[in-house]
Amino acid sequence: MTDRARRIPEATVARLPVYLRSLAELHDDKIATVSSERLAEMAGVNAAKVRKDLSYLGSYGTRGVGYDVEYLSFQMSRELGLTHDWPVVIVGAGNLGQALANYGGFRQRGFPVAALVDASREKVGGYIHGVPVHHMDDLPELAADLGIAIGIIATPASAAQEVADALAAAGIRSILNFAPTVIAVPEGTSLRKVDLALELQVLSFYQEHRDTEGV
Amino acid sequence: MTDRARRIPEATVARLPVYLRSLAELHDDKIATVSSERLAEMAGVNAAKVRKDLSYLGSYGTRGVGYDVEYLSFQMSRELGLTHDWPVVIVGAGNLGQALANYGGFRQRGFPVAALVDASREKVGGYIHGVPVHHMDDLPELAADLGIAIGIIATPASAAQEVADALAAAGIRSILNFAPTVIAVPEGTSLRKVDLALELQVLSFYQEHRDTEGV
DNA sequence: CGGGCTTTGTGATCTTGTGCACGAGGGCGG
DNA sequence: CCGCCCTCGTGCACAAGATCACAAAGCCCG
Ligand SMILES: NC(=O)c1ccc[n+]([C@@H]2O[C@H](COP(=O)([O-])OP(=O)(O)OC[C@H]3O[C@@H](n4cnc5c(N)ncnc54)[C@H](O)[C@@H]3O)[C@@H](O)[C@H]2O)c1
Ligand SMILES: NC(=O)c1ccc[n+]([C@@H]2O[C@H](COP(=O)([O-])OP(=O)(O)OC[C@H]3O[C@@H](n4cnc5c(N)ncnc54)[C@H](O)[C@@H]3O)[C@@H](O)[C@H]2O)c1
Repeated sequence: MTDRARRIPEATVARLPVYLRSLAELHDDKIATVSSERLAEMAGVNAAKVRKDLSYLGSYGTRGVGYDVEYLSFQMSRELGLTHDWPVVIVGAGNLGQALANYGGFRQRGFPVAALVDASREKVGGYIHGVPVHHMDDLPELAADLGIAIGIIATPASAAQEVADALAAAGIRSILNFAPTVIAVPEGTSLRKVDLALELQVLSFYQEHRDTEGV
Repeated sequence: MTDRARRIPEATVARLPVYLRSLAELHDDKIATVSSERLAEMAGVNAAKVRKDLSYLGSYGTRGVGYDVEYLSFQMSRELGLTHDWPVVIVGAGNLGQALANYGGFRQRGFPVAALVDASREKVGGYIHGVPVHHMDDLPELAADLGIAIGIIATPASAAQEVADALAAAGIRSILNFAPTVIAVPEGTSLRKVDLALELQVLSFYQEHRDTEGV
């Protein structure tokens, strides 16, 4: 119902968290104001891009001065939906799922791990780093009761699509997939993926080409 | 010294591993030939894009028939530099570093973890999942002796830049960064990053906007 | 052996993203 | 209070990427 019809480009959305992190750093250093130039350097991009990106949020800078660190942080957090917590469920209590549950960084950044879920009865029942492990069957109820908005897939690739379907059925519309496979999600569901093997293979490509084609 | 001056676009490079995985699946299913249409479906992209991507590798399809699964796999592996192993060093033997070392998927895909490295004397000396833990100081020697080409940064963000510098100094020109911070690397070094907090914040953005703006 | 069918390979076009350059606007010193 | 200087905000041109559409090419069947 906001009057501004500004749709933020995808590429910009992916950079906002980087700017936000830079702003947090500046805030810790008690720096009140920052120029696009400085912010660009911290975020590893160019200054014009910073200004264009920030302009999508509104006109929050002061010409001749720069951006107020605290105010911009607030506006950015609001835009990113970080003014409240987003409880997360991790599906797959294996090697990776447990490591993620053990990691404190999520809660700290507003993404508390509310539950772990697994298909194996052996894994169900205990706690990992204070997070209860439930059975897959309880997912819909858990999602509703705990207000879970985001699901993380940490199962073998063979189970990933099935898990994605279960998450969707439980009303979860944001999915982060760690399994090295392509999965389909319903229209209106966001999907992001983390694919280590892919990253290494991309590095391999450039390494190989450096080695082969000189330099 | 190859006559074809075809530079493969970055976006294409990042999709090749996905195609390769699809081809491996087809091979396991004893399917000898695949159309761009089918491959596109498996990789979650559109068929024209598949054809254009593959055309950068060469003209390996047969009109009216499709692509030979095995032959295309080979050509793609060759292009990606996957015909031989790339030993990897993980810097930071903490929660994440250990989890990665424990993961068998790397070795299996041609990226054996040759060593773990840490700055803390307490962590140095033992083995994790059969991988020896060395001190940071030994990095240059290790890199040379073990032929390490890829470094993975799994330290706190505050140490990431310093570690990147050390990797560069040790002659490692491919870096995968897990620390949630922007790092600079020398010209001629490839850098990829995995940033979980960023992924979650991007999901948060779209979730928030779905919630706020209807649908 | 020729015609039809299928699927590739690629020019053309549209969309998205990047970077430059500069006018607009605001603070500040004199 | 005026004018200068600094930095934002943005129009524009360019580059990269996605998609479309179709001719070229090879297989297969009759
Ligand atoms: N461990 C790593 O460091 C790492 C790194 C990169 C990628 N990955 C990927 O992450 C995924 C998980 O890896 P992992 O090492 O934790 O594997 P894992 O085998 O240790 O754990 C998988 C867990 O998923 C559970 N599971 C299996 N099928 C399920 C289903 N249908 N529904 C719910 N739970 C199910 C299993 O019971 C098990 O607990 C894999 O796809 C792997 O390729 C892992
Ligand atoms: N654990 C996770 O699931 C997870 C998830 C997302 C991101 N991360 C990121 O990965 C990084 C590592 O996380 P973690 O949980 O393993 O942290 P950790 O504290 O468990 O481990 C960090 C390790 O790095 C070592 N180290 C510190 N400074 C070093 C230096 N200068 N040189 C070499 N080694 C050094 C420490 O001795 C320690 O062993 C962090 O940046 C974290 O934000 C972790």
